[in-house]
Amino acid sequence: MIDVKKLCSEKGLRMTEQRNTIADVITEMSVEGHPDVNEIFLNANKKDKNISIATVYRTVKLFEEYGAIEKLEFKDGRSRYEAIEAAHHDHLIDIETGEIHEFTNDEIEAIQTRVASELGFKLVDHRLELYGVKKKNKN
Amino acid sequence: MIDVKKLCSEKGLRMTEQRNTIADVITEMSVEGHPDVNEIFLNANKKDKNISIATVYRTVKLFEEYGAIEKLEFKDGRSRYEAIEAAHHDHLIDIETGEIHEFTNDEIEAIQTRVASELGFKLVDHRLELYGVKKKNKN
DNA sequence: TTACTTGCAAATGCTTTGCGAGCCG
DNA sequence: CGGCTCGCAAAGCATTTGCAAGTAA
Repeated sequence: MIDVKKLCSEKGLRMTEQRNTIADVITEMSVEGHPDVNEIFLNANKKDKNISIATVYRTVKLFEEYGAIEKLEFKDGRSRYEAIEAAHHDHLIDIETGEIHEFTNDEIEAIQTRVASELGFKLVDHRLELYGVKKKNKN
Repeated sequence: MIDVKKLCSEKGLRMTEQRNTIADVITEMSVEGHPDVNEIFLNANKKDKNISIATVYRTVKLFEEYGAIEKLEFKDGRSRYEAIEAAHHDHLIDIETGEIHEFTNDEIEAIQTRVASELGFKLVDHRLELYGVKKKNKN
């Protein structure tokens, strides 16, 4: 997983006190989950009482533009973010618990590129989310 | 493509004047595109000046619950809807023009089910969107 | 210094909801 | 009649923005 703070400052983004704090928070939280803006704000604010939620919104947008974090928008409405990881992955959401699982599948990636190409497009981005419920029995 | 009005009344949804109008509008607009709530409202309101946007919101939610239309949420923020079609399909969005193309790919569908299963889940729903730009040159 | 940042509060934009009136069965 | 619907305006929520004061380089 990428160090958000490091990557952004390397790319020349002016790193203020608040941005450093928010970057750290996102890097930490990404280990375990996929925090939404409010959760990032709560944790950042715990470390620095002067961080406002407006700054969090402005900062995550910047980090995303700098390619340090990725924005996720599942069916729950809120925007979530995660630090960019080495390998791309997609998500499976447990619709009963909200739990988010990550997975990678090269086959799907390849087919997507092919499908886009067949339609006359160059694939720039994609979004794949699976929604499921835990299987009760074996098989 | 499904006749929204017909399907809903068959399933026992009380079809009022407004719901009939909104159903017709969605059925018509689905032929060509993927209208958002405001576009549906504009067209419905043209046919019946008394239809309010609140009713459109309440009605599309109902139609969706009744399985007559599907809600799409692309990166532009707004919710879009389309009448359910016989075969499931996914979408490719031209990020330069906003144009929306439909495609089907059974391979991807199958892999999704398999991936979910391998993670211990029964696939209930999914979302796949490709974002691309038109290819300039051949190949 | 000097342009970039920030906190605050106000403003957005989309969507939902309370309420009293109206409609359908 | 009695519950479901509707239009309207107000309320909600997540997100964005104007502005004056503060800050990094």
